[in-house]
Amino acid sequence: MEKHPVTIKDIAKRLNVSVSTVSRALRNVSDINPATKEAVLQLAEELNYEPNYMAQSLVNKKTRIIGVIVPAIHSNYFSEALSGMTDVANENNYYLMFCQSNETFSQEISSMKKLVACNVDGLLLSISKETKDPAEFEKIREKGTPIVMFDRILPDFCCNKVIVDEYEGAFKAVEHLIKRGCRRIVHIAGPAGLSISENRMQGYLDALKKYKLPMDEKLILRCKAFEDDALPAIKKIAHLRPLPDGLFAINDRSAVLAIKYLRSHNISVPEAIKVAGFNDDPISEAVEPSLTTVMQPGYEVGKLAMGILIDEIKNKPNGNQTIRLRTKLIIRDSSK
Amino acid sequence: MEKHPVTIKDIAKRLNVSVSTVSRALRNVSDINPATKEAVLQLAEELNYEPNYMAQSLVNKKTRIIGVIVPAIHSNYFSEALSGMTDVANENNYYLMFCQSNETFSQEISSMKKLVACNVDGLLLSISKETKDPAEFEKIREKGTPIVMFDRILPDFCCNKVIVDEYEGAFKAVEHLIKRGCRRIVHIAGPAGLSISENRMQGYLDALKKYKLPMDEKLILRCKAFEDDALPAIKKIAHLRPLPDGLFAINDRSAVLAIKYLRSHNISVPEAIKVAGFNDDPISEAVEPSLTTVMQPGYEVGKLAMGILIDEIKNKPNGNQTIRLRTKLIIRDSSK
DNA sequence: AACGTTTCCGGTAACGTTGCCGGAAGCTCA
DNA sequence: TGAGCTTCCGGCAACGTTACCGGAAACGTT
Repeated sequence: MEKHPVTIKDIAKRLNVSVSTVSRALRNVSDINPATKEAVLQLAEELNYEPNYMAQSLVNKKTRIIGVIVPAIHSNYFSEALSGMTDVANENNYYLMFCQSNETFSQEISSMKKLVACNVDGLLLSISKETKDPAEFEKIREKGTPIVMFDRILPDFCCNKVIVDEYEGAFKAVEHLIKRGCRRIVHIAGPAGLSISENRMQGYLDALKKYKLPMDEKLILRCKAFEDDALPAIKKIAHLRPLPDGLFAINDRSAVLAIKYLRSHNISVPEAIKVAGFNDDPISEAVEPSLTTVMQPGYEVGKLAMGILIDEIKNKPNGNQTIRLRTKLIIRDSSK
Repeated sequence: MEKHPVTIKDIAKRLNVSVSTVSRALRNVSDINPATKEAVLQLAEELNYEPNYMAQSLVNKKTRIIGVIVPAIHSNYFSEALSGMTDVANENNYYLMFCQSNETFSQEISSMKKLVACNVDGLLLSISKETKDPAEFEKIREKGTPIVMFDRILPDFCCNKVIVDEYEGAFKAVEHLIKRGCRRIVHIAGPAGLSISENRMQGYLDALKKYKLPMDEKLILRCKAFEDDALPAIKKIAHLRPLPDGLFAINDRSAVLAIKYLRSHNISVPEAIKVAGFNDDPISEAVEPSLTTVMQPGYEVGKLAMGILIDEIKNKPNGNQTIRLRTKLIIRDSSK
């Protein structure tokens, strides 16, 4: 028990060869007699040899670890993305080290520093809602650690980015509401300054413009935070006069809250107000009436972002491209 | 650009002292002149020195990395648990390395081997639905890597475990249905052999027994897989005669599917059949009628499991305790 | 038979850190 | 004033691996 794990030295000693020979045999390089190689491999198998990861990465300066930071894993979208990432990481023999920022800038930075201190080969990042300043990220990049941002990005920061085409998704959703007859469409918007908030808002605005509907500031209701903080905004809806006939929410949770609220105030959905959300969370199918929404391919975003990062690690091109994945409008009963 | 990261040697050279001195200064141990210590710390700060993680863990044989394997991160419950784990890991200066088994035994084992090869200090594990045999886990434990299982456990495997009291949760849910007048209660059960399936089933059975209701094999509908595979089982419900008046599902997704199915077949919920689920997923609140369910504290499970593991890493007691967290019955409209 | 070439292997240094040992200087005290 | 103690520091080995160099042996060529 408790005996030390078997090393390359143990094998060398037992076989009466040098450690370099064992190392060569194990690493499948040339300059090795097939017979001795066979012997080494066999003994390694027998002794259940596992190369020491730390030692390897100490000498070749690669850890094969990818650091991932998301605002909150507890979110359908991010867990989908993480799922895609782990699958790709696994296929490519990379490890995935995970942190969450809990939507705060301070935790984001401290996580990032920890990951960098851990010598991660690359960083996958979706920023918190507080994050505005790319200065800290610059430092990291200067050290040579590639960064790929996904979903919540800093547009001005130079790195590869993978996002979904939120603008187009929002545009399609609002256009759909308009085509179904809505003329006064409320928008429940996200925190200002965040790329996803701005993009979705712009899609909303441009759809109005295309169909020559007036933009009314009073119809744009900002939420300070994400997720459950939409209620104050929602409560304003019932007091708007004239009553709006459509609602486009930044995410499904807000949309569902809105549906529940409206219905409890005897405002019928979809008859009086048609509603569309964003995300295609499981709740969108469960709610009554089922929610028209914009599906974003979270799993695909994760896969793609990880793929691009690994590619960048291998080939060091230091890119600055933005890849936009298409969304899909899922039409359900809330806009009937 | 591209210059190598600053090491302890660089500091030593600039200060004309030895590396050991720098190391001592940095590590805050005795045997060091306050003045030189100050100088070292200051220069380290100035040069932005970060200790090389790999080198450190190579010598002291601790990585401060915890490996986590779950069946699928894309699940509300597991992402909650993971969230708790990361938060505790962060507080204690541990890193979290993440893998998913995608519900297969093979991926579970290969992930585990990778994590162990990576010298993780400990392992947090929730097994796949295929996993029956603890042999591989034994090997790991023999190497001295502590394991804590959570949620989906192997009861016979000797290690600390953190689960929710599924039995009690199921019992309470079924008891609640009975008290609301149900006499023929269907159970949508999970894959056989999995601890959570068995425990919830037992709670169901014992609640029936307590209230002297007959157990009817035809009312127990097994699903082969989790999540979305419940539909074949659900479709049988409408054909049961006499029609059941209650339904307890192994999870909320199945319960929601059932509600949708029943209602589309003009079987009213809760009037004709009252329904209860398990998990308290967000969908349970969204669905119409809102779903009575059993809340399990996923975040708490994650926190606790990580805490226990870290404790075990520090103190090496090699425990074999099972901690059960209480569930909470959330009564909503589906059982009115 | 002498020379060049290939095949295979061992030795050594290095990666960045810590732990241990020994020793020089300065101090205290009889 | 020298013995003993404390304070502080440098040197060396080690962790497990890879990279590089040089060389012995075997082989082939003329």
